[in-house]
Amino acid sequence: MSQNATPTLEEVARAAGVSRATASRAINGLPYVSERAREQVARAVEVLGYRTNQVARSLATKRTGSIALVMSEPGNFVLSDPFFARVLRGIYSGLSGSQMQLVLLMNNEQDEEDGFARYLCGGHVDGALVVSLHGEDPLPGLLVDAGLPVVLGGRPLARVDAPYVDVDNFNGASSAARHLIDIGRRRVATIAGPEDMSVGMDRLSGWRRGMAGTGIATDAVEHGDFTMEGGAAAMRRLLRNHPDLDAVFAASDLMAVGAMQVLHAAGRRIPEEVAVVGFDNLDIAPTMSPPLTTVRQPIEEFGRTMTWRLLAQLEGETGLPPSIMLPTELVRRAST
Amino acid sequence: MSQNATPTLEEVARAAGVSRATASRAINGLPYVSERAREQVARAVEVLGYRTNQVARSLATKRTGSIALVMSEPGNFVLSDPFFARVLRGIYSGLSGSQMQLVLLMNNEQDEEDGFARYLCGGHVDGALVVSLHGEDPLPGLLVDAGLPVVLGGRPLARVDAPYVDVDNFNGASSAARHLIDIGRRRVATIAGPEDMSVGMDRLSGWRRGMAGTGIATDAVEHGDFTMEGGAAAMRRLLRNHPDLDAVFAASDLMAVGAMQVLHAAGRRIPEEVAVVGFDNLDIAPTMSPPLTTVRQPIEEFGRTMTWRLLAQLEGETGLPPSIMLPTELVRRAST
DNA sequence: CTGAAAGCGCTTACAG
DNA sequence: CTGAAAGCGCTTACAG
Repeated sequence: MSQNATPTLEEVARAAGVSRATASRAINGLPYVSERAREQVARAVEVLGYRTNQVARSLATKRTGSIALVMSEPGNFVLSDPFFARVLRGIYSGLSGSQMQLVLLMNNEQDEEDGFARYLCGGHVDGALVVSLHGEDPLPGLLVDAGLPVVLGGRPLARVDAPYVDVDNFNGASSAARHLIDIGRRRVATIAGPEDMSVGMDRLSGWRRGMAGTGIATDAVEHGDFTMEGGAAAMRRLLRNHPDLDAVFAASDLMAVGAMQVLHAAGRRIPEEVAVVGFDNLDIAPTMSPPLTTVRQPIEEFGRTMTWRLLAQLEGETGLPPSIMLPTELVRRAST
Repeated sequence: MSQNATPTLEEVARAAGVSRATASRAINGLPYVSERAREQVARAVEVLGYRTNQVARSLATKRTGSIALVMSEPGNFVLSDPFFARVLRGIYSGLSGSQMQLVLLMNNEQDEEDGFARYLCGGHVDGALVVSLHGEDPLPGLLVDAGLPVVLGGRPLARVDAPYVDVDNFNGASSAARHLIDIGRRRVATIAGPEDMSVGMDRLSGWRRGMAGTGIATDAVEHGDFTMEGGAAAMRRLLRNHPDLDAVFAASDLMAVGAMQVLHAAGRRIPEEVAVVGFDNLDIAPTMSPPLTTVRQPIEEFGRTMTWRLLAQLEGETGLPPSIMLPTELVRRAST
């Protein structure tokens, strides 16, 4: 079985009694192949168990038929985040019917940063989706310089000339803050995201914008890493430093979960004593006790849009927008 | 910048004043290159921003420098399973220092099953790790027939001539059953895994083996899909059909979590009225209330061993074992 | 130590 | 509709 390792086009052609050229045309379903030749080739392919060598084809066509999803995040972190699972679902949905394979690349813990660049720029893929960028990650710049089509998930902090898709974190956070003001809260804290990610910074700016003009202090700010544990730790710090707070806006639902656990443990009633707003609208949000008011962002749509944008670029579409912003919206529940 | 799309070896050679052959040798750090030539080439590479075209190299060398991890499971399922996160960590750890890139392939929901085979057999990777196989999945057979080195994670149900790494599910489950008997339980149920996966079947057989010879009935069996929800649903069926049960062995910790929630809701005290044993020893096991007695399996080691086995094969090592079994061990906690 | 040349397995104008 | 031929960008014996 694995003796005749891999028959080549040459052998198929010979077996079919045609040239390599027409064998190739027949296999790829191109026009200008006689019915007879087409059958002959099909039979030979079947008999020999031929599979086209994608590497050779790639070298000739300069197309691979696959794109990469790069996660600049340790794999095990990503794997436990429900947000990514939904982004991934959106990406697959955007890919459906496109004949493109998606290959996932995740950061190993102590990986030499360069592995990705070598792989991606080495012609293995036609383009890349890059999500969860931290700080001044040089990767997007490297890819762009190498001429690889790239779409970023989230606005990059570094100055790179790559298109990106983002959700409207600023206005979402702003509406969250305003909502807390509207329901009468006067000591509003926030658990912000990481300072080295635009999504963290934009939600913080948005929160500040929402608070602006109300005369209410905006000094109750602690940062978390978007995880439950991070949210819990930040909440503890907030309670210590601002024991009089009556509301908190967490920049992710997971952090809101952690914060609510700490509030419960501290005996603060939600929402009577402390109102809580999250961000994401994960599936768990409505099931929490109390159900979480949060900012909905279209997560699947986010993945789908990135994919669409990259595919469109690969197809040579022109006049594509350099960036796309997806809307967010406050979903009110019992936690406020 | 992305003007000079990609300089070729040819251009580097010319710029360095050497032949393509020595340029190639210099770049790949091969011997028999004069110091002078080596410097010349290094300079040219630097100036032109050369990156070797991996596709072309692959075609010439028949090696790609990457292996695939194939998950025969809808992506979003895998993404929320802590088990896979740890397997992945083990795989990366086994890969460290090997210069191999890992590419992840996950099943899209309604994907045409053939995409994987085309990709994998098309020369994109040097080998593949395949985990979470269901039933008679034809994939391993296709890969083996195509001559692609493959290592399976878990014994395949279908007859394929591929090496695999597995954990000792049988003895682990057996010791769980025996433990329940030893502590005096006389109506022992089990929440088994899927019937189309060897890991599910082996844990069920092991449980039966553990019960054998005790004269105790082994008819209280319900199947789940290894998830919390699946475990909860199975537990409800067990309570309905065997209300007198005094112990339950769940074939995964996640199913044990679901089962315990249902038991709590039904007012059954754990372990006084119903003893519970899980399988996996996930991080959550010791944090549950009560802490879960479970069968520990070396999850990271599982991933690391698969990787080692594949890498060894790629390096041409001979006499490699066709299958490797990793030991399991009962960890007793307060739930029994 | 170095270079000319063949070869990896395909695709694609070009000329019938 | 078909085939001879060039080309994709590398590597690697082979002969200096």
